[in-house]
Amino acid sequence: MAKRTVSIYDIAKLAGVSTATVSNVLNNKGSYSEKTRDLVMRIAREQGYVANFAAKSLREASTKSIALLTPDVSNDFFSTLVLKVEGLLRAAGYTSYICNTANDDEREAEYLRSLISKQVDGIVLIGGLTREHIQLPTDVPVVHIDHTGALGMSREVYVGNDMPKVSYDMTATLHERGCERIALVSVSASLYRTSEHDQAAGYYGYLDEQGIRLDKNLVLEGPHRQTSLIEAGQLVDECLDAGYSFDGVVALGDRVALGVVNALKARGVDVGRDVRVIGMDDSIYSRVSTPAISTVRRNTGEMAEQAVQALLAMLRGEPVEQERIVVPHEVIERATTLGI
Amino acid sequence: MAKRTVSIYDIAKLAGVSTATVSNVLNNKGSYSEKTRDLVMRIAREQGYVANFAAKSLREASTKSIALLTPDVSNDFFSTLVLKVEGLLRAAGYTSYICNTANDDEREAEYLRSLISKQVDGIVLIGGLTREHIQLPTDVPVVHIDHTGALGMSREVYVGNDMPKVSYDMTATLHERGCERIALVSVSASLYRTSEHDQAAGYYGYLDEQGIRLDKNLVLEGPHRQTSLIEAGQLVDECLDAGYSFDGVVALGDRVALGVVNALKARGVDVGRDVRVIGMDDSIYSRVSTPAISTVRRNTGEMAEQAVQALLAMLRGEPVEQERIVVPHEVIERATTLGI
DNA sequence: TTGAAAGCGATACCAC
DNA sequence: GTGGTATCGCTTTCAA
Repeated sequence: MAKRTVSIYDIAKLAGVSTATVSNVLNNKGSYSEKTRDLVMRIAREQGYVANFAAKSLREASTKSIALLTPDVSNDFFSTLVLKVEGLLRAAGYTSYICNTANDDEREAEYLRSLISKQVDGIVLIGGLTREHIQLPTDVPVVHIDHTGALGMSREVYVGNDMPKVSYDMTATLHERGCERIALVSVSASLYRTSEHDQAAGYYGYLDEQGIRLDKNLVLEGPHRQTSLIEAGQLVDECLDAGYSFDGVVALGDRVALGVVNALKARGVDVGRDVRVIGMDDSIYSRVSTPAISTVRRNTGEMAEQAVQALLAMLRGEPVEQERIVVPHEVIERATTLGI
Repeated sequence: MAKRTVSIYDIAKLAGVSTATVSNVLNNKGSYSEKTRDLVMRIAREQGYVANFAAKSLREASTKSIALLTPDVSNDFFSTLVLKVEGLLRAAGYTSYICNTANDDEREAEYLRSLISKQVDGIVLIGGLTREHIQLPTDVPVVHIDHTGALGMSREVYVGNDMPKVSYDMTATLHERGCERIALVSVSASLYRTSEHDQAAGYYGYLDEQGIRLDKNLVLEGPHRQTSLIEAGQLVDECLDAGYSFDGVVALGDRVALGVVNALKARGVDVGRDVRVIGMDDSIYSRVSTPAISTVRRNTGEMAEQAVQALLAMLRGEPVEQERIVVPHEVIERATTLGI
């Protein structure tokens, strides 16, 4: 229909009332007669009135939008989380800016700068960057999911699993099934970052606690130059080709686990009996594999809920009551550790 | 810090100039002495000034943000497209609202309503809904990617492959390799929609043209109730269990193709020789499979570029010069049709 | 080169 | 119950 967009002023004129009244009617505020309400509503509908959020935002100093940063949307775990968080925020009347940082500090900083300027009301940071590079000039509330590094904001909440405990449980699961030489396979662009460090901690911790000697040749780390699935397979091949051996694999991620399983199968290894494998995230990858891969369910649903709840509370101006929220995880055993 | 955000007015006061001058300096507009510029810039930096986009948007009637709707971000093809479009838009100074409609009309309409209110400057519609439900009250420019249904906007551009030709080429590839009984496998929540209709058209067209009798028992369509990979496998199993047979499969999507290949392998079929399979999208699924799956490269890169280019042109107010932009596709033969 | 002031669209306080 | 009006932060004439 072209021409200029219809404003509250146009409606006021058409209805023969003031903009104040129109605003009241449209927002269910103040008081007005039923007659006025019906009239205003009718005209608004007729004219196809749509509130101008830019104006509203300017006036109310709130855009009702949230920045949602994730390191890698192609990762099942993150994308599920993003979608759930976005859905909950939308239900609460917030629109999300979903940003894929691709594990790139600069990109992340750029996003944040631009979104701060776009006056986002809050920020949700997902995944594992240290984020030392981030300079948030304002006091926007921030929620971290699956990441423990601090940021120094005035209002900041962390939601995630107890990651050292996760890898501890993974390692324990294998050990209890009889594995003695347990490898750790990790594919990540950011091995030096806190979250990856956390993730591996339980592996080392468990071995140490059980008095199992750590063999560094069994710690396989890839730089994530290509698909983690493929890279994981290469790491396994390299390790075995070099003459090392293992009977258990802690894979930090289901895609990594699938790569490991495929590589082992290709070598004729009976996965689940000769070598037991456990992944993490309970994603589609662990379920489509044959044999089905044991994994750790990390409860993205609860993470998302806790995160959004905490964010909304901060947005409402409530004080942060719990800075760190730990979501329970759960080991799911399937064929690759049960050996069936 | 905390307190109120620093505005252009604060800077003007601090610098002893007017807001007009500050605005000019900050935007490289108008004229001002070098002295003034340095002063203003220094103070702006010192005060950590960040432009308020809500105000700017209100004034300029442009938010520099774009709505980007996709039916399914977990689909490799769409997510790649989304990421590429988002990147190009960002490079052009636009922020994207990425929305996952989950193939749900209502959800899509809701997104659109909310984003129109948020004053997006343009809309990019990805994937295959008919979108008859959409009522866009304004004259925002719209670009469709991978979809041909009309919407009736004043400024509207379509970017995509010649889909009937794609399935035609897929079918032809199989036929030329000797397949006589060619099945079509499609898993989609929206079979009745135009894009899916388009997608299958070439299959029917080719058979017809070659005088090959169409066997409706070989047209396998799933409702996408679960992972397409799994569903495709079930469709194949059902078909074969029912006693039908085929020696070629046109799979509308690589995930579908992978499901087909896995199901066939599980039945001991020599995929690539007994049955040839071709997928579509050239995604990771076709490459990680053993045997590697033949597919169609649809050129998401070029699609994204053409789409963004067209959108930016409309945003600049230029007239639409080409309403339909067809991006070339390319059949990539791998083991599942070559039989190696 | 610089500044005063109008106005973008919506909200809310305070009269009436 | 209703309306006048200042205000949010920024851009942009038009004068000076």
